[in-house]
Amino acid sequence: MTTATTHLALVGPTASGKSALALAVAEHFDDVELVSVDSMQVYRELDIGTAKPSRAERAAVQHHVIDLVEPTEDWSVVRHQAAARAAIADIESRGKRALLVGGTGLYVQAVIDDLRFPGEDRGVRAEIAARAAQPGGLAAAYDELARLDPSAAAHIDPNNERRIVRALEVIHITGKPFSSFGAGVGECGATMFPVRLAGVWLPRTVLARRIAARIRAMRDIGLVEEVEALVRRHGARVSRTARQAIGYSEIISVLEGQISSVDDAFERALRRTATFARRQRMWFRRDPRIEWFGTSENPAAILPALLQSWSR
RNA sequence: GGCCGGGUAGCUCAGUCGGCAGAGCACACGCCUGAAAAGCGUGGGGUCGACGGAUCGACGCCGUCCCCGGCCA
Repeated sequence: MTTATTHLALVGPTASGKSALALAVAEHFDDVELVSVDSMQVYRELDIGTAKPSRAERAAVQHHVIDLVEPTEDWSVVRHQAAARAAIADIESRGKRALLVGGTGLYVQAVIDDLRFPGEDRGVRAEIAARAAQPGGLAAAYDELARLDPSAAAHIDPNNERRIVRALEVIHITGKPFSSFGAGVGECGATMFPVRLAGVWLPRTVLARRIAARIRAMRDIGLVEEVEALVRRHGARVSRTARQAIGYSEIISVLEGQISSVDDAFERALRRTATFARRQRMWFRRDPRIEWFGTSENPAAILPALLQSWSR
């Protein structure tokens, strides 16, 4: 990524119409290929619930970072960072532009910003987590963090066990403070390579309607059957990260008897999607580098403005 | 019709001996460096079914009525 190619990125909440817009953009320009920045579309066999682009769409436009791994594998921001950057380098080497499309905010920043992840040690983490899970252990862990890295402790809530454990893990395996690995994702400075960021903005009521319609459609075209096949094939080996996908998680719970009905599962999936969309809005909203394209109707309405903004 | 159980936040429900109305979820606002479709924080919300009574003081005790569920006729 040494040339001056300016790449593109389209972000926004789930069900905002990003994928269709990105497809239309790529079909309009002959030098654009898509790079998915979605933590769940990397999984093979998770198709319906992740709203993965169809075969036809993928035949029409080159898509990257989709269907990379088996549902039994763990995925993470680090793997996505590497895969997406490799895809971008490949696209650029062929003289084309990458269009990053995604709703996973941390992953988008991991790709475009200079985020360096300090490594991990699952064993160390498990040990720290086990201590933190003891009665009073969480407070003790937070005290330890406050002593070893006051700056990190100031940014982590005393109740946020997962982040406290992770910060301590980094300190233990690197010998350096967690906070020494970067200013954090709130930085939003210069990107690693030239990229223009655009966001899709829809009124909340419109988005809520689209989310409800999408969940209903997923059910109609066979999400339950897809999850049943997934469980039949892999059972308990479906990875920790794959099984938390919205829709899959709830339907798996039905199959395992923790949720009583499929109706209930879809009800929960709908609510979880709505809160997910809210967190996405919060994440992207703080990034001043994003140029927002809004409409109160069909997201396709913003296509002309996008093309205008991105034509070179 | 009789007996029993219930009526408290948008929903599901706690509420000890009568002493400032609570939780979870939802909703709103926000945080975020290896689970991120994850994890976490803050906040707004109440005619405690209605009316009457005893009490310094009632969601709680007494009475009447209304509504819901179950059982018996």
